[in-house]
Amino acid sequence: MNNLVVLIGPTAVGKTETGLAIAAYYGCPIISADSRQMYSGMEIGTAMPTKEELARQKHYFVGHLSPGDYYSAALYEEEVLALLEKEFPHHPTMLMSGGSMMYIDAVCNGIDDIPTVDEVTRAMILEKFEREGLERLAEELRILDPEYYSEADIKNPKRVMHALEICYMTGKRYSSFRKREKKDRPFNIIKVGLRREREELYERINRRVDMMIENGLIDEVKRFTHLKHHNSLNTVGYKEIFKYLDGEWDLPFAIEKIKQNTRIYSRKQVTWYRKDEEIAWFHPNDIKGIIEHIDSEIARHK
RNA sequence: GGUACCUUGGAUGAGUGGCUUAGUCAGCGGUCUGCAAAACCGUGUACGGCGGUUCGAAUCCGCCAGGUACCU
Repeated sequence: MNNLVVLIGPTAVGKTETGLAIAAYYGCPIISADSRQMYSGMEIGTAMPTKEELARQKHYFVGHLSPGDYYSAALYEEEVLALLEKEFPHHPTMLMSGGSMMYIDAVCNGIDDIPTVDEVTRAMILEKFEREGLERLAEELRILDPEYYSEADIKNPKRVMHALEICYMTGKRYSSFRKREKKDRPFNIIKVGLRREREELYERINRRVDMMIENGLIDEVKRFTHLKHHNSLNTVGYKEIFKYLDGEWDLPFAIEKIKQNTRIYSRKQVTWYRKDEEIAWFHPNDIKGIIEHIDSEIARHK
């Protein structure tokens, strides 16, 4: 049976380097699972692998989108599955590496087949939200889809709006699409988690942010000024520099905020992974241990 | 030396006698099925020190300490 090794870990833990070592060992391409490294032009701020690193193994899903492009976890699932089908005959063990939890979840467990919201509906609901406020939308959701309403995060505008978008667009209840079933995959999934002591991770984050500034993050961000309202630019490292460029924050403060928000992000990632018992955890430098673990998992599933 | 003002939880900042003692940010914990590096939720009885007034003080009075401004 074919294998998908999934390399997980908080930002700045060292996934890129460790992933390259693993991919080199298995001679396989790397499927990036990073929702921001997919956008071209955001090399510095997203700590995208360097040209040299990208040249060492074939990479997929890196820099292939424009910041204005629509993308989602569901699209990612679809594209990764198609890619795996194409690659497995040549590479029975493939590596997926990244920190975007929901994208990884979509590939490993599947995501329900919910229609993609068209732009007209999206704009309409957004306008409705801005005009009527969250409570009114939630109330409407209660009527249109009481089942989802009873379990939904009613205070989260994104969730409420999306449910309403689906109701409006399809004329059906959002909950009728939400099966939440785990999909079976025709390949083994071997989850490898990378972790470091929190203090060590925070030091790496701080250092990496300083490097980004040195390497020209501000100029990189400047190039996206005209796109700053796109979600792809609602990203740690970019939103803070935008505030600096707008004169709202001074530079040292903006830099401190990037570090802080990166730390927060890393913690959220850890929280997400904490409950996943399928993950085997290693220190990023323990390549030998990781390979041994993967090999034994491959053998076990033969 | 004199006068005035200030001193609240890690930060900021409301609150001038009693409705569980604000809010924001950070920290910590968590949620997660279409923009997810997003969005959202939970969590802190702190009032510079000492004494006094009062049934009751962060809130009023006195002294002390620290700070700020102005005056000599």
